[in-house]
Amino acid sequence: MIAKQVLEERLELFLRKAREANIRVTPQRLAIYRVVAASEDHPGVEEIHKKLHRNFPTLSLDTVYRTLRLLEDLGFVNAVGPRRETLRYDANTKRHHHFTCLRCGLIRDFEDARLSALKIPAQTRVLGQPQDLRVEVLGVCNACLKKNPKKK
Amino acid sequence: MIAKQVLEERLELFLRKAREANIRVTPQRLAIYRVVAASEDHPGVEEIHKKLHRNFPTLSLDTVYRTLRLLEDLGFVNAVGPRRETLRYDANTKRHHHFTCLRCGLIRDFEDARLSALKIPAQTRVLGQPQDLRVEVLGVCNACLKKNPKKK
DNA sequence: TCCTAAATAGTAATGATTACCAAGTAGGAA
DNA sequence: TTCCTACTTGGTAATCATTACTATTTAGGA
Repeated sequence: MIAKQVLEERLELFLRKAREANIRVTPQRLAIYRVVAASEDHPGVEEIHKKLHRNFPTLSLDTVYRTLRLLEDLGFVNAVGPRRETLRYDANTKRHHHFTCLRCGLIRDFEDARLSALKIPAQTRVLGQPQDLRVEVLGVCNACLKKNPKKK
Repeated sequence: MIAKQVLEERLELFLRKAREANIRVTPQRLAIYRVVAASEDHPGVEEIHKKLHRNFPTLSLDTVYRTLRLLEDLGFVNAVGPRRETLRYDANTKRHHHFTCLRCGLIRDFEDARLSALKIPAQTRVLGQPQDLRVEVLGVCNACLKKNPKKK
């Protein structure tokens, strides 16, 4: 679980920035952001929808999709994860890195000072205007290793 | 374009490895691999299918999908690209990195000795068994900058 | 040349994502 | 507090990428 204080900081920032951007703060938007912001394993759309069903029985999938796209445009979340997987979202917008399980798609954050200090290589300017650099480690998570340790 | 010699090396390796793996070398498979291996911009399924239509008028989309999955399983290609995009494939299995355009999805390779020398951080072992480390630079490509230089 | 398991073509099915529109609501104005 | 309006939502239909299915074809060895 995310530390309570971090979660509250994120929610506070969200409220402030949303007002600045003239975005209405609806209960749905707040709830959806809260789920992403409170999660450590980068939930997908379906999972978010299910998790909110108790409190919002009528919440539509479309709203979840729309809201996540909105949050992404505003910079509150990032879509992450490997190809061949459904969309997953990450509310940690600080510089960090992802460990992704090749079998089950689990994504966990990790920190590494050396990776975070990496500069965008100058030769990418030949290709265009670089904006961000991401590092991703692929592997097999502990749960999957336990289920079936054999390689491949 | 990829250097002719590199392309031939890749095709040769493919033929050899396919025999070793007891995989039939059909004209379709060879042609599909050739398109990916000869391309610099990491084509998608639709693009590959279209490109082969002249020589294989009856080639089915399903065959393209199936073949690419097979090639991926055998380690000849990797699925690459950002979330929110359709599948794209890369036949360069040497250590290298990607520049991805946030607007049009274009993906180009680039080399960087410092990035290629990166070791997988030890702390990821807590999360599972890491196998690979990928670096991706996100930005806007030259063509998109030309079309519309304004940011965002 | 023949045989058989493996591969393909064509199309249907699936599953994720997006579009649409009538109904509801946040948030400012009176 | 009440009202008003533009913005949001819910529910569902439509779309699009990907995968499954099956009859037919073919690669590659005997």
